[in-house]
Amino acid sequence: MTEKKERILHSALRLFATQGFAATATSKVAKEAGVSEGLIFRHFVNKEGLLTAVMEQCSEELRSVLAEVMLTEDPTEVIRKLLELPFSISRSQYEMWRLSYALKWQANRYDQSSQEALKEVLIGAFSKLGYDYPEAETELILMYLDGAATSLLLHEPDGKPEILNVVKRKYGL
Amino acid sequence: MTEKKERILHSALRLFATQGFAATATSKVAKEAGVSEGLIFRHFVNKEGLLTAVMEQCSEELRSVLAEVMLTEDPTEVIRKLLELPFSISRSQYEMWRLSYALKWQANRYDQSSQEALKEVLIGAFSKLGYDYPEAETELILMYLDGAATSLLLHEPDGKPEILNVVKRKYGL
Amino acid sequence: MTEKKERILHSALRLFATQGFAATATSKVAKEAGVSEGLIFRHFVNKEGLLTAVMEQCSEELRSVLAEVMLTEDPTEVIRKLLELPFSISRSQYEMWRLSYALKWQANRYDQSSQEALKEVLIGAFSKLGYDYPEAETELILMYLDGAATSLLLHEPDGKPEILNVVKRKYGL
Amino acid sequence: MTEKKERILHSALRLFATQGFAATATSKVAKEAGVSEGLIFRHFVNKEGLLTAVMEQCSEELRSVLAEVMLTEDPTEVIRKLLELPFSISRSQYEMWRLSYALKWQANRYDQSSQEALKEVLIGAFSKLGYDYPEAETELILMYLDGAATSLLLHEPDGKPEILNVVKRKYGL
DNA sequence: AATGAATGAGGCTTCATTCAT
DNA sequence: GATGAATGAAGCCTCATTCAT
Repeated sequence: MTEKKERILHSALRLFATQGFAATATSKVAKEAGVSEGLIFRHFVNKEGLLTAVMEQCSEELRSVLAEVMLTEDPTEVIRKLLELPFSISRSQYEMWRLSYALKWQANRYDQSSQEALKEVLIGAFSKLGYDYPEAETELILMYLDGAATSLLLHEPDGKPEILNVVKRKYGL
Repeated sequence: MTEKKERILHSALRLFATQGFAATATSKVAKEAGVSEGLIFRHFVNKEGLLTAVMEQCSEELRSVLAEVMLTEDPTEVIRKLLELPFSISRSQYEMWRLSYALKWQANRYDQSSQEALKEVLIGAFSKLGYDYPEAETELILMYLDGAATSLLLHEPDGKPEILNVVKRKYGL
Repeated sequence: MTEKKERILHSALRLFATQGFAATATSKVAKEAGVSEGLIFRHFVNKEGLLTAVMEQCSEELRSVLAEVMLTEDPTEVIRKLLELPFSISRSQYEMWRLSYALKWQANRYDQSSQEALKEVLIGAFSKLGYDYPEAETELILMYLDGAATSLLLHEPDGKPEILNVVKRKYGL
Repeated sequence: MTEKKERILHSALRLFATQGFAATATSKVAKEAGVSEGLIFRHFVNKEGLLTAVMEQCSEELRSVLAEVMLTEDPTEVIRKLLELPFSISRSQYEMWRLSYALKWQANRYDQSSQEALKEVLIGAFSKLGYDYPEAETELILMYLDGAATSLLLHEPDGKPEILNVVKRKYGL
């Protein structure tokens, strides 16, 4: 991957995440990347192809973030790490999270693939911990994850740590 | 409000909610509403004005939905009604909810006004119920609300009722 | 059909006929027609649609020209009129003939539909006149037609009348 | 001439002949020839230069084909060979004929040079054979040539041999 | 109020051409 | 000689908006 190709990818991620895909002109991506507009199409075929490439990068990063949670043995730790996840989004990860969530709301771009594996792990964890409805608990904690991410990504990137304590206590942590 | 103006508003809501604002051409709105392209501009000045009108309608509807929660006396009931809220989104409300959430992710269109009043009520409710951190509990339940809405609006409009039971139990309901 | 639509059609015919379809920019058509470029697409969907519309006009005009020949009773007259046809292309018909021929040479745009009916008539005429191979004679005279059109359209729009006499004599006219 | 240069020339001939000059991208030529995009410009300066080189090749081949006719002593044989010419276009010559004819219809690319010499020969032949209007007969037979080429190149590469017999008889062959 | 033809700016994309390697 | 990344002008097309009717 050439340096310019990476610059395009990076600018596209930033702009798609903040302005939205449809509202971002390819000329803006090119300008921000310091590159000719034509180069985008040589590397990514079309605007859709650029989005796909950006999404693949996001998915990969997301997978690696979730892997950390999923490879944890102790079920209590799994829950704890997941609850903390949205509060520990780093500056460098901010845009990929934001794009991932923003795209869910754009016409038919919901990508659930990365969640499926996580679900299995969570159901296992809740089962081991003796919860009565492991599936429902899993769905609920994933909802919390979506809500926390939404809230933190949209207003206070620094988060309010007391919330984390409150939710942890609901899981006996 | 003439009938055609209302048809425009209705089509715009539907299309903006499902395709996104930027990705929806005004000509599509006109076609779906069965009116001429020019009429949109006579009634709403420009596309942005149409969006504003649609959002106002949404806000009003949202306010009336939240009012039902906020006017409840019993603090336990307030919590319960709020938890149930995302699970009781009716077909006719679906699009207004979806648009409201989709727009949050679009550049600078977040409208917090309706949440502020709700926050006050929730802090009051958690206080009365003797919770240790009413503010943090309020933030948390609002996160849950965002997460549940996200999840329910994006994939299972019918929801999974067991989740509701599980979360209710966390609040002793 | 509005006046501007007709102006577009007319300019497109002229430019496609002289510069070629692929080599003619839609902006050039618009400029020559004294019209905004966008109007082309409102009326004809895309550049291909514009070509189709132009071709349909040509086909119609061509059909009416050939009809004159085909409705002739006397077989000798049929032959004579056909032989004279390319020598009597008027200034106003020039572009439609030129486009019709030019397009034959462009990727897969040969339209034989108008020739089929003519073939039938010619085979009938040569048969009545007692020619030994009416089909082959028909093919030959159509070849002559293509050749004469090619020659006259490409260099001397005024033609050389002696050629006509020479060919007529080969058919005993 | 290097092998790659020849491959470019060959691909260009094929694509220009079938798709048209304006409609053929240099990148397509490079791809079909299996060379890099830049190489075309090293060898031929620009796209126009590539066309010129292709046309020169065509002209040379055409000249050698016509030379065979023109070097014939017997005037009857000259006529016969010319009449047979379009019916004897070989598969390997097909593209050069097609390009030559297609280009006639493109703005200002008609190359008459090779016809001039042929005209002289034909006038001579018709004169020797005692025809009344050798010049007009020459123009006519050249028209036939254009028509036959048009017809044979555009639809039936195998031709219909009876046509040849019919036309030969018109010249007493 | 309502239509729909018309505009023009700007969007996505292609493509001839250049240039560092 | 050869490559292929890169450019930028131009091409096709879309779309918000205007305006005569």
